[in-house]
Amino acid sequence: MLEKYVKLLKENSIKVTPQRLETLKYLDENRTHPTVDEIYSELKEKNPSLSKTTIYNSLETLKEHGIIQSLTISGTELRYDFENKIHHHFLCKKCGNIIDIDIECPNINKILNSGHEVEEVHGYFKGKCKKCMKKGS
Amino acid sequence: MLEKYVKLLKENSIKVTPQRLETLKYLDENRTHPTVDEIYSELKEKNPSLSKTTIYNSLETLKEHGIIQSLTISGTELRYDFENKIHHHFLCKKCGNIIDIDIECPNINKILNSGHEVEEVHGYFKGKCKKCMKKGS
DNA sequence: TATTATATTGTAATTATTACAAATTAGAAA
DNA sequence: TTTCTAATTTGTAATAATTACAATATAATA
Ligand SMILES: [Mn+2]
Ligand SMILES: [Mn+2]
Ligand SMILES: [Zn+2]
Ligand SMILES: [Zn+2]
Repeated sequence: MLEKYVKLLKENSIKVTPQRLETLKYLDENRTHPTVDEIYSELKEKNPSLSKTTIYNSLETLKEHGIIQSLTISGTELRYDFENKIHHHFLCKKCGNIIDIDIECPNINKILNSGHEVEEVHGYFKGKCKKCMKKGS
Repeated sequence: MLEKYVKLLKENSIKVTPQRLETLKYLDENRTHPTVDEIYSELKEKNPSLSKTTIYNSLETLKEHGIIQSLTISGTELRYDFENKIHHHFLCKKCGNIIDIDIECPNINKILNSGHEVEEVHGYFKGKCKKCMKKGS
């Protein structure tokens, strides 16, 4: 069950620890772009001795190796995404959901040509999502 | 000198206060996408009784009316921009500078077509800027 | 199995933001 | 111009996210 994540870590020469495996598993199974606190609260239920610092550390390590990515879309806290390919996001100011928008940025070349070295690309849209639009209000 | 900002506020039916004028002036003259603290520290020099809460309030009001915009590019703190038109940004992880990238997002229609209502568009690139690339290291 | 560099834990410190009540003030009305 | 009042500013306290750090535990190697 966790083999998939063990493999991911070993491929990146990262030590395999239960905390890292559980963090990866949670992100893989919860594609809602959760906050550190959401991840921590959930995992703490199964492992009461879990420390929030470990979640911070694990996420940082996974991000450094490009296994996951972080989003700054909400401003007040970082959110994490198991999907590491470039894609865009839509944040609904009504319901708070963050929706994947499956598009590439056609402008990257423009940036590269201007002499900068691009490591991360983030496309964020904010507004009212389809569902909330239907509900009215 | 401040007439420009008085006009801006009156056009938006916002009460004209010295604090709001100074905040606007600072943002207009400092296109570095400053943090709340940077704005506060600078303005406090001229007006020692200035409260940081006022800066938070002023910025929020100006943003609500679309006079300025805020950036979540750095993750840990909000940054503000006098330029309210949609444009992209590049954050250099080396020197910390946030550079304007003057491009529109060609994807907005795609989002609109999918039924969402878009209020804000943010395009962030992160990496190493031209200048830092030249310097090496 | 023994060793050791690395990871985890728990706590404290730092930083950004928000909440809130008292004092002040901008702008409308008299 | 003066008076009035709702809105704004101030100062402080509370909350929330993140980072720092030292002691303990453990994964991976020999
Ligand atoms: Mn995503
Ligand atoms: Mn800008
Ligand atoms: Zn919604
Ligand atoms: Zn740079």
